Amino acid sequence: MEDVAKLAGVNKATVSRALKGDSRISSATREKVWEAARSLGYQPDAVARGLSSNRTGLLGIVFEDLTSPWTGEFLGGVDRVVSKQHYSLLVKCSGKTEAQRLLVARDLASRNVDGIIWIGRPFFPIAIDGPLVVVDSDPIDVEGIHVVVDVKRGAEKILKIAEGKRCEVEEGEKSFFKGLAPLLKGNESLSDSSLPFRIINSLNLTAIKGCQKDVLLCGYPHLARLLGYYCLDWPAFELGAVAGRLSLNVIQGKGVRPEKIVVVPPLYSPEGDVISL
Amino acid sequence: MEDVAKLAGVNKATVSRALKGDSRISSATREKVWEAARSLGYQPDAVARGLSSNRTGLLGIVFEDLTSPWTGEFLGGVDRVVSKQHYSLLVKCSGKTEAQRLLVARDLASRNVDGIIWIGRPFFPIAIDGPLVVVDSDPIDVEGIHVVVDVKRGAEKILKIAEGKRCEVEEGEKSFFKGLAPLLKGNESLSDSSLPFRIINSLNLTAIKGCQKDVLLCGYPHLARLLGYYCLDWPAFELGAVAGRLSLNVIQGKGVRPEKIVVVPPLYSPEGDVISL
DNA sequence: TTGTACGCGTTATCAT
DNA sequence: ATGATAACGCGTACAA
Repeated sequence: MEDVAKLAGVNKATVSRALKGDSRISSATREKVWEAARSLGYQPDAVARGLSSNRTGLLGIVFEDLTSPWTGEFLGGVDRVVSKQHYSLLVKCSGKTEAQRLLVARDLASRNVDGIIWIGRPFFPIAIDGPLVVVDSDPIDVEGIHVVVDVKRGAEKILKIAEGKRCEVEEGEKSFFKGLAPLLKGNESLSDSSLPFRIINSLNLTAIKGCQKDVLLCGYPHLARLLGYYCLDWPAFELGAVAGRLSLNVIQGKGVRPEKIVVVPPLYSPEGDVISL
Repeated sequence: MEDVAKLAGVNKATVSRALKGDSRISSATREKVWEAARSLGYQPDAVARGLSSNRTGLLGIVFEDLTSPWTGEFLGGVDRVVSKQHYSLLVKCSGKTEAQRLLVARDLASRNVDGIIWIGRPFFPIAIDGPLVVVDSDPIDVEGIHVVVDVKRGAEKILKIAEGKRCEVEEGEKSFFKGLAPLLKGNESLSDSSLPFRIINSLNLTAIKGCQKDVLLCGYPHLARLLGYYCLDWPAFELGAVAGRLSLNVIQGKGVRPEKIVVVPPLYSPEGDVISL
């Protein structure tokens, strides 16, 4: 920056302002600075900028389990919204224990991220400065903006469709639709904490006990279409986009910033159409 | 840090050294400092540390398309390896054009990441300081460590299994196994640039034209097992772990750092077993 | 073994 | 509209 300043015959401060597009800089000076910066191949150091301005341009995104099939879609949704504004994604895995969560929260705090998107139940015994957007199926008692995936209404949709259809339902302690278990990854089980399972688990299975054959798959719409099943989807891309947009709104102090947004999982027909209630 | 130093009755420098585990600090002093830091809830600022030490503890991971189903698995593999060493993942989307790639490369450089893992063909007209690990199906003329997914040998496996089996093969301009297309996401097509497709595309389809019924799915082993198909997998988690390990080895100057590592995609039987040639 | 002082690259503040 | 300078919080060479 010093070099650019010298070459352009101005002060460091002027370089900083010119490159950032400060409106108080004369267009003549701005041109000089841009030209000098270009010819020297200069570009600002994001780390130093972060230290000085206290804004890192980093968005922390926390998953409970990184290896879920929808992780990429969620990230794509966030990235689509925030990359245009030059924010980058710092991806972390929270794990299932509170100790691990604490570690992650600490790291994000120490890295001075401008905002946090936390999928699942977060853990914040420590102070966080930026906005916190929580994505979960249940709103909980944590300060922040909550993106709630309304599994109840998803369940209602399924029940409505299920009438007159035949479904297989396993009757174990934790009942779930047959046809879902084989789709899980080898080291993955239908645990309480996985988000897709919370959808499954919240369904009123009793109401569709009579069904015998048609299976409703959750979270794999293209597979469902291939097999000719109905499908309650986990709208990961949309959730990511919504969470990203909300974070930006808070950071930049504009746009809407509600306390809570409800997203209802879409139900797809075997033909791939969205069914609205 | 100043506060911690005061409370412990030592100098800032001593605090820095004590917390980092410098061996020259007496254990008595170290205890004092740790206690003071704990009681004040102090922890070092990663940004300032990055500026001063020129090491950010950040690993840049670049995907061509974030929304792929295996993005999460890959990230999980990297995270598993590097999170123990307190590295964090900075995830970026390169897009398909060179202009976009350049932007991403610039951003990573400006952020001073300690290393870069680039999935697909990278673009580096600018100088990069840390190690570069390229994950792709073809080794290309780019400086760095290359993790090569050997699709040719994957194809050989399939051909061997395909003998005597019946398969459906579409004969369009871009032939591929039936059963794969319906599994793609709605906005996704079997394009040349997608990695799974490069596997498909490299198969010698002519050799199995005679087949009529059994379909070999690529990249969805659990689905394949459910449906009773053979499956050539895209070992995303393993690739991530390998790439992460290689990056760390270079950064920390220890362990192996070959110029090239070849990974052969595993072939799963309908029962879910790995078939070795 | 510990303290002092400077440097890291940028932005904010105040002055001009 | 621009310049000068003090932070920002930490690492570290050097001195003690």
